[in-house]
Amino acid sequence: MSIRKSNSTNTLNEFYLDDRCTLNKVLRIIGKRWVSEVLVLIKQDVSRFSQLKECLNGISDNVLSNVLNQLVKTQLITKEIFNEVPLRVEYSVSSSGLELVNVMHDLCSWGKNHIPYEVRILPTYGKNTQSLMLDKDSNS
Amino acid sequence: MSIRKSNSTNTLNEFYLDDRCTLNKVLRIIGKRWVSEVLVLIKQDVSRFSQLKECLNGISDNVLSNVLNQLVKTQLITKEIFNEVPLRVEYSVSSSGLELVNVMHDLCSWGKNHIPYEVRILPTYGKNTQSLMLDKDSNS
DNA sequence: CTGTATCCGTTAGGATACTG
DNA sequence: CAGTATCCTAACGGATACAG
Repeated sequence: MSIRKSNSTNTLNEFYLDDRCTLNKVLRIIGKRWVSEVLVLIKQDVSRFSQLKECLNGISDNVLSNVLNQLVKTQLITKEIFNEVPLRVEYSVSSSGLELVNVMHDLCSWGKNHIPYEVRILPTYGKNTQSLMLDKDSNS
Repeated sequence: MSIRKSNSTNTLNEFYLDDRCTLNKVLRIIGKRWVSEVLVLIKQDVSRFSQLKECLNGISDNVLSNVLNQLVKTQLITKEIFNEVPLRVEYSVSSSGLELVNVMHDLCSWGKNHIPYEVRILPTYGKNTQSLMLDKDSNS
């Protein structure tokens, strides 16, 4: 049920962009919420489901599970299952994942240099494009 | 109308992540569809609305407009309005935007090295996480 | 020509309950 | 403990009409 991706414009555009440049694929992987955080946490040896959940305030099981699966599928992390009594699973970052983390570091540096800390990125598609960002009239 | 961003978990999580690391802000800017493409095109001197639209197969006015506004607000590009008869507007990439483009290049390189060309990134949140990706062969 | 406003479908992302 | 399945909602992304 629920055909996840119809062949309507939305999807077509996605394909179009994917073909246009690999960058779009990359961004669709790491551009999703939580993904970068999870990746970095695992790199810092937070390797178990429950630990990750603890670190990530407010993430729900479902979402964490999806993110992990996504990362495994794209081979940014690997999953190791230990058939022990209380069942243990550990994730670790692959070499390709490590490379990616490095680039993300650059990205982060850029952000620190060019986005004021207090700025909120609220994309606000559509009409009421009120910007809570970068126009700090507020001499707060 | 339509409070665009309630203070429900969704938004709270976003704030949480933004506070956690600047990287999340960066990714929310450039992780949106078309954004990277538009940025790169403008860098290549495709500086006008209609030209951009021509280059970007299938983007609609609304969306292009939003993307441009977003980029202007985050100061990745600048907008120059010429009060001529048929009204001319030109966009150009700012210095900070140029820096970002460079990092995005690295990101793209990573992708070219680590994502097979034919792979489709269809995140498929939710249940039926069938992967159209990275498990080719899969003679299910 | 260069957009903005409105409306609308799809999907990402979350809450919850339940399984191995 | 480590997840998956189901359902739900807001927001993204798009079409269209219209305004400056």
